[in-house]
Amino acid sequence: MNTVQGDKSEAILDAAYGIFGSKGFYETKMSDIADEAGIAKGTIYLYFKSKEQLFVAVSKRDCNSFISRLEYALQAHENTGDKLGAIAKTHLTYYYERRNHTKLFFMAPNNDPDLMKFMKAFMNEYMSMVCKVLESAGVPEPVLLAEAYIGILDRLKMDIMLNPEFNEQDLNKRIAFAAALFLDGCRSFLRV
Amino acid sequence: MNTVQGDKSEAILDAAYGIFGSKGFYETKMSDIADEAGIAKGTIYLYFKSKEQLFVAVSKRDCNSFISRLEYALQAHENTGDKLGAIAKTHLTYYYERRNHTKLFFMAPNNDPDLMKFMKAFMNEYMSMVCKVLESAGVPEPVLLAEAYIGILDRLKMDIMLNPEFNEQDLNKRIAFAAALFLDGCRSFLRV
Amino acid sequence: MNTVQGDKSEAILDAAYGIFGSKGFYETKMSDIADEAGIAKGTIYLYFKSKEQLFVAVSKRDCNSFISRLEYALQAHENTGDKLGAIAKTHLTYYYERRNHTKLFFMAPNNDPDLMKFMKAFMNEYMSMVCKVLESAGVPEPVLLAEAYIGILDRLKMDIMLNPEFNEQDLNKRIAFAAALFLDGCRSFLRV
Amino acid sequence: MNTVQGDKSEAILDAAYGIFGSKGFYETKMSDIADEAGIAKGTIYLYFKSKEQLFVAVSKRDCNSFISRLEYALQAHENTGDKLGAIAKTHLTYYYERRNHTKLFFMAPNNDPDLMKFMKAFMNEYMSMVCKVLESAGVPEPVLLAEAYIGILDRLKMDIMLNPEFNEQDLNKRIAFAAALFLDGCRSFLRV
DNA sequence: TATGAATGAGCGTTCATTCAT
DNA sequence: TATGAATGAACGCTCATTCAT
Repeated sequence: MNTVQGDKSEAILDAAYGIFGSKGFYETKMSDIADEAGIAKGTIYLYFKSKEQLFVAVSKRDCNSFISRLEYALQAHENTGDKLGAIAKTHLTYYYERRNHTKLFFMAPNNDPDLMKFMKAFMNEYMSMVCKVLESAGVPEPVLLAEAYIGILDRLKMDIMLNPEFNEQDLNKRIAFAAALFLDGCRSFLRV
Repeated sequence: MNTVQGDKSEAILDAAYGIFGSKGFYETKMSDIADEAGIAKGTIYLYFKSKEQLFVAVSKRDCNSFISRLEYALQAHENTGDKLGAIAKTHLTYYYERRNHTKLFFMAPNNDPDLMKFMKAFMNEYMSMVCKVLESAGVPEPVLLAEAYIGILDRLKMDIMLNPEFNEQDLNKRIAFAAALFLDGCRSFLRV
Repeated sequence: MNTVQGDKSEAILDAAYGIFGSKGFYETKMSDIADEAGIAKGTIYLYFKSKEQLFVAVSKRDCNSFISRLEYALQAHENTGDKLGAIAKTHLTYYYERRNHTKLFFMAPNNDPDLMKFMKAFMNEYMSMVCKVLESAGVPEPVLLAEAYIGILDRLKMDIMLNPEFNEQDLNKRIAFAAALFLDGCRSFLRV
Repeated sequence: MNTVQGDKSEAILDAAYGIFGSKGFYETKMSDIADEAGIAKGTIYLYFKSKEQLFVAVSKRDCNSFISRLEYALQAHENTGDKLGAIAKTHLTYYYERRNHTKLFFMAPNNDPDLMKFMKAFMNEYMSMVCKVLESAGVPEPVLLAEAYIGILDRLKMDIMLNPEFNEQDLNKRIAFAAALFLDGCRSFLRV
């Protein structure tokens, strides 16, 4: 009576998330995941069709949680600057929380069309959320600007992932920095 | 009339570049590379110790050529704005030329310390070149700004790599855009 | 009605014993062993970590069974002469039974420290059993004498292994001969 | 004018002797031998048809030198006891000199019929030399006795090969011991 | 003779997936 | 549902041998 449906599926996803994230897709063995989840190897296949599908499921769950968070964060703000700050905060905090799971984002399997499709859809959704913020500010070229902003954030996240001493103070500094740079450009730094 | 030394090594690197680039490290078989290079499997091992080492060699050759190009491009300009434009042009053109070799940059082997070390060194070098440009403009926080600029470029390159219809006009538009945004921020787009 | 645990492990050992014994370590392929055992190649690795470890396991099982036999045979006799006869009988009979598995004893892998260690331990145990018999007879230099006796037996076994027509009568003759020679030396043959 | 014919062949045999002897047939690479001999890999094949044939040649040269030595040693003695002592001395000294080349005697290739034939012929020759000594003493069963004597010597040689601290004094002790035991049996040790 | 770059058959091992229980 | 023993295709790498120079 205790077991909610999906309980085990969730346990598998958790385990897979941890190991894919730290070792990457190709260096992860299904048996590692089963061990971590405390179940038998064969059981994984009752819930996920293949290693690729499991990876896709892990990615989906993670991306969806990111989108939800972002939606929630954007709701809470009114003006464009605050919304951009919220995006930076959500993006960078997200990776800060995942700084020990780097490999999840670098080592995806190559040829899975499902994954490719999903990742594109995710990127589109994220992009369109940023776009909407920029559009409502009446900016021209909102798509390119959205890409650029996400690019800034994505590169700043690298510090987070590669530097083991990165701390919350560094995080907050980058959040403020990203929004400021994006709004006023690097020349504005000179004028200050 | 004799074969130049390195001829075959170069042929292997070319073949490996092509296949690693289109299929990624893990999905590439040494025999594929040998076939592509028109030699026997064993021959590769006369020139490269292992699959990992071959991948490292491919990456090194490629990164070094990028650095050389960038050095050359920066020499040709005097003021900061032009130099930033040159960086954008080099970066985006580089990936534009490699738009069919996406996987080279995403699917590296996980645990090779040689590769990790080299990639860090490469990133440092690129970063310090961009930093120098910004420093000479007297900007505060040149490191974060360099990261941000590279981030913008890196994200803009994604369009290049994922969109098969991307053309040279798109390329030039992004080059101009990246420098302008970076210098004056997105608010400046509104005023225009 | 269930398969006893170890059943398959035993089947693999049997197959390996046969093929290692007739072809030697290096000329034996894991796939040969799998075929002989009627299982898939991969299955062997569920029970033995590597080809080397499998060889070690085969050797251990075989040596241990020799020691057991010898212990049993020595218990059954009281005086020194009878015990020496029992040793000769056990030793030569043992090889007589294995006369089609010569290679097991000649073609071990070179560098396996596990195997080296075990073989030394086996030889020590065998030696000390023979030594004990000689010591209880009050003989000086029991170690050298034990070595010599084992040496006689080991050389006599060569006939067994190399001569396909060797029969049980030949066997018994050598058993009697070995003990007699060892006890009284070759000069005693003249006096008879 | 300096190069005697066979000079290089001899150099290859020397190199092969050293490496086969310390690493065994299967763990020895032709390139190791070429390096050791200071020549190119391909050159070996001008003198020896294959790795197997090279091994056979090494073995032959070595066995023949043993036979020559033994012939010379036997000539120098008259009575049976002295001749047996000479055999023991030649046999054990031979291995004492080769105590760093153990593998030569244990790790021969399996399936080479040439080698098998030659080793049998060698053993026969050694055997018949020992037999002749015993026959001239009027002993019955000279074949079995010869085998036994060689067996004693062969086992005593094991100490030499496996014990790195074995010295010349140990060697001489074993030479005397082997002949005494063989002549008068272990009971004679009690009476002394 | 001598070289050594090139070959390619061959093998040990891994691991995603299946299926009888 | 859950298990985990069994499978077997797949692949990186080695090394004896060849042959153009």
